Amino acid sequence: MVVKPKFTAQQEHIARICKALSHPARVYIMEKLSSMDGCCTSGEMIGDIPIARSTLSQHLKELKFAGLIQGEIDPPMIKYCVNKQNWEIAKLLLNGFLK
Amino acid sequence: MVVKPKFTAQQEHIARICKALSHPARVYIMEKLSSMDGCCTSGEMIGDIPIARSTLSQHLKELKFAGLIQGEIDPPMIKYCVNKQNWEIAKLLLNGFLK
DNA sequence: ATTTCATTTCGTAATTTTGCGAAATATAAA
DNA sequence: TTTATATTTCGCAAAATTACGAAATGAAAT
Repeated sequence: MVVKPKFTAQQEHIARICKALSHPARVYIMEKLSSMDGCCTSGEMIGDIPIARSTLSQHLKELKFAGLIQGEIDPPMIKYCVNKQNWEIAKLLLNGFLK
Repeated sequence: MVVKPKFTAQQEHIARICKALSHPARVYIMEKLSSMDGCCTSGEMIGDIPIARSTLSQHLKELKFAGLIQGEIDPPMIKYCVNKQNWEIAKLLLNGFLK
């Protein structure tokens, strides 16, 4: 009987990271947050890109879900920052893949 | 009147590359082809991964469409190879982004 | 208690992605 | 010419993505 190997955990992980970065809005968000070093609210982002607030919110949620960013509440705003630990891991993985 | 800037061409380009790499089968394909240096047929790939032949074919098509690979006919097989020129560009772009 | 503000969640629609098996294609071998 | 081989295309279905505006949330200011 022929066995079908699964994808490796690394292949899955790389794909997950790339998926998180597979929309220009999310590329923009990561660029913006990286450049800020500090953090940034969605209100500061919305003026830069051609999508509705609710759509931006969805993209932020996806990046948060992927672990690449995190949001801390600072009423009435939410400050988003890069999740440095996970972003480092992501960069290492991708750099390895691109090597 | 408030103008909504577009995404930059670079953001679009990075997103397109990431999208091409956003599925573990496609990550596997790029790894395999890179490691082969030479080329590789879909028949040599199908045994490594848990998807049907027709599905693999679709993933190959997407990577071809994204410009990351190319296929040359060598009947009755098709030899797929990395498109080195575009892959270099992709790597440069991603490396810049990950910097 | 009401209003204001920044943001998210909800409801919905259109489109894209992923997957499979069956059928089609194209070439080489018998 | 029939058969075998490698691969793709087709037809379809299920699920995910992207998008928007309207409504909801939660905290602060009035």
